[in-house]
Amino acid sequence: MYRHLERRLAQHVREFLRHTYDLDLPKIVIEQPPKVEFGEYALPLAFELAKKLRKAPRKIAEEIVNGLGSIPGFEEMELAGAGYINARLRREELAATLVADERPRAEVPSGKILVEHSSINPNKAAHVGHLRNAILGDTFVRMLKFAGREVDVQNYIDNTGVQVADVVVGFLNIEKKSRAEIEQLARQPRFDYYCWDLYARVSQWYAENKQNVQVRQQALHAIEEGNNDSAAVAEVISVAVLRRHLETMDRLDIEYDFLPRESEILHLHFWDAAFAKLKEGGVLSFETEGKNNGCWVMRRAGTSKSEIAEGAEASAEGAEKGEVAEEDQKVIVRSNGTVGYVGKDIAYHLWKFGLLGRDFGYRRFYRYPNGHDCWMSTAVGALEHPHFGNVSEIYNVIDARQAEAQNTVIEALRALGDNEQADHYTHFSYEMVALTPRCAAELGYQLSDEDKSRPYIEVSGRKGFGVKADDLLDRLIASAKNEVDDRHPQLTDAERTTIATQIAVGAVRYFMLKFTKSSVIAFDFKEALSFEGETGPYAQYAVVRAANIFRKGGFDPQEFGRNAADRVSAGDLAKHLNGEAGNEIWELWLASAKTSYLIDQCVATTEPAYLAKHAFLLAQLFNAFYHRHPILSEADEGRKKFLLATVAVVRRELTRVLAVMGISVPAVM
RNA sequence: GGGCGCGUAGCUCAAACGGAUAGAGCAUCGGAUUUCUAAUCCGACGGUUGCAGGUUCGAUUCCUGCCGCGCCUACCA
Repeated sequence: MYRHLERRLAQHVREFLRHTYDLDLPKIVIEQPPKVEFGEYALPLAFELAKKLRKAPRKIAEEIVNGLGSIPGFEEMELAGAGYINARLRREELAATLVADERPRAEVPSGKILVEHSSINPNKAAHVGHLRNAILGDTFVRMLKFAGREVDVQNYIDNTGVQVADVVVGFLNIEKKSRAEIEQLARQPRFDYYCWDLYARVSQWYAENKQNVQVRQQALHAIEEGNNDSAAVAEVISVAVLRRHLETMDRLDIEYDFLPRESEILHLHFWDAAFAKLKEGGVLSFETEGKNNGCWVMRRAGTSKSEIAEGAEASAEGAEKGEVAEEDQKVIVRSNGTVGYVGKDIAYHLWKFGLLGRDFGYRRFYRYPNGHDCWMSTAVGALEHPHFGNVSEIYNVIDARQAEAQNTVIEALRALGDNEQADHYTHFSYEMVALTPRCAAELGYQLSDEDKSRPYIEVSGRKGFGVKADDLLDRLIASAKNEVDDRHPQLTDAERTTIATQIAVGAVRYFMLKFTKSSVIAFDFKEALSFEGETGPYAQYAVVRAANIFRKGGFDPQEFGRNAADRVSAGDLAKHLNGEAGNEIWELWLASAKTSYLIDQCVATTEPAYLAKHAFLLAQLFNAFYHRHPILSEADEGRKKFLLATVAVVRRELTRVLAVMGISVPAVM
C-alpha cells in the first residue's frame, strides 16, 4: 500500500507539472523525510526546477503546494526547509488497510525467471563462501516469488573439471583405493569432509613432484572421455558430494529445482551447436599466429574496439582488420580442439534462453522432506519431466571475481544479435567471504607476518583453508541449544533442538544478508555466533514477544489479526495515531507498511541487504514500543484494542519479511 | 601495465537516483517500576567520511589527480 500511495503521489505531481509549467519530468524523485513528523514522503522537486523556471526554490515549492489540490489518502502538502515539499498521509486510512491486510497487486511482468546460485564444485565440503552465495541466491528467489514472479532455481554442477579430477587422483593414486572402497566411503555421513582433507593433500602432492601433475592431466582427460575407471570414480565422488551439498543447504531451507551438469553439456554436444552458431555469427576468430596460434578466440569483455584503434601503432594494423589485440583475446577453443569453460558457459546460456536448439535429458535426483523434487541433467532421461530453460530473464549469483567471464558470455549473446536476452541477463555479483587473521589462527593455520597484518585472508579450498558450512551450523545450533536448554527446561529435547536450529538458521542467514553485496565479509566466529544486537535472533525474538502478548492475553494472533478490522475502530486508529503522541507508534505502523516497497527495491537493485536492515529496524521499533507500552494491563479498552492491533500488524509483517529472508520464527525463545 | 571494486566512530558495517542534524551493532562506562521472559530497553563516550582540487543552492555519494588495500587479467574450471 505504501508504494501504491507513492505512485499515486508521483502521478499527481507529474500531471500538475505538465498542466502548470508544461514540463514532463520522466522521474519524480520521492524521498523519505528524516522524521515522521515531517510526513511520509518528501519531494526535493523545487530545487531541481529552480534553474529551469528561474525562480527561487521556496517560491516554486509554494506554488506547487498551493496548486496541487487534494490527493486521496493524503493530507495537505507542506512546505519545509529551503524548498522541500512534504506529503503527509491520512494515517488512519493507511492503518485501516494494514489492519485488513489489503494489498493492491502491482502488475506482474509475465515470463519465467531463472536464478542460478550455489554452483559448488562437487569435490569437497561447502564453506562459508558458498553459504553467502546460496543465501543471497535463495533470498533473491524468495523475493521474486513474493513479487509474484515464476522462478526456476538452478545449481550448475561442474562435475568434469580439474577439482573433481584432483580428488579422483587423491583416491586412486595417493590412497590407492579401489572403486569398491571409494563407493563404500562415499556412503559415509560426511564424505565431503573426507574429500576436503584429501583435496588439500593432493595439492601438496602436486607441489612435491612435477610428474604428479601429469597424473592429473591423465585423470582429467579420462574423466572427460568417459567409460573408464577414473570417470566412474569421478561420478561416484561428485554425486556423493553433491548430495551432501544439497543436505547442507536443506538445513538452511534452501532448495533447487534443477541441477544441470557439465558432463551433459559435453556428452549432449551443447558446445557443437553453440560453436556452429558462434562461427556463423562471426563472433569467434581463428588465430594463425602469436601465442594463441591455432585457437578460436573472442574479444575479452570490457576491452573496447575504439580503444584499440586509437591505441599504439603496433596494433593499428590489426585493428583495421577488425582483429583483437593478443592481450585482449579470450581463448574459447584451444589449439588442441578442446573447449574452455567460457565456451561451455556460452552454450549453457544459449540453452537457458532457448536459443541453442538442444535440451538436456532429465531425471529425478533428490526429494526434499517436504516432497519437492530436484531434477538433474542426464544423457537419456525420463519421458515425463518438468520443462526447464527457455526463460525470459536470468540472474546468475556468482561472486565478483567472475565478472569478466560473465561479461564475456553476455558479449557473445550480443555479438550473436540476441540483445533482448543480453539485456535480461543479470550477473548478481557479490564480494567474497574471507577470514580475519584471528579466525584463521583460531582454526590452527600458520600465518605469515604479511598475512597477519592484512584485514582479511582469502579462503582456499585447494589449501583446505576455510570454515566449513556444516561446522558453522553445528556450532550455531550447539550455542543456541545451550541457551534454549537454560531458558526452557520444560520442553522436550526435540522441541528445544527445533528451536535452536531455527535460531541458528536465523543467525547465519541474517549474518550473510546484512552486509551489502560489495562488501567483503571478513568472517569471524565471534560476530557470526552472536545472537544479540543486529542479528537474526534479535528479529525473531521481537516476533516471539509479539506472539507472547497474544498468548498471555488469551488470543490467537492469527485469529485476532483476521478480525482486527472489526475490533479496532477507525476512530481509535485516528485518535491514537495522530498528533505528537501518535508519532512514535505511527513510525512502527509506517515501517510495517513498507514490506512490498522494500522488496521491490531489493529486486530492482539486486540488493537483499535493504530487507535485512528493514527487518532489524522493524524489530528495533517494536522492541522499543513493547518496552514503553504495557498492553495487557491497559485500562482503556479502546486503546488496548489499538495496541493489540499494532502488535498484530507488526507480528504479521515482520514474520513475512523474515520468511522472505528464509528465517522462520520459533514458538518460544 | 590494463580492468573492476573498496577506504566512513576503537572494531564490524549503513546512509536507494547528490538532499534536512552522517546512522546502527559490537566494545567501554552508567542506568531500567522483580513486567506482555532482560536474546530486551534507556543514556554516555566515540567523526576533518584516506588526501588535494573541481562541479553544485547542496557532495560520504558525481568528476580529476594522488595515497593505501583487495580481486581479476592461464591454450585451469
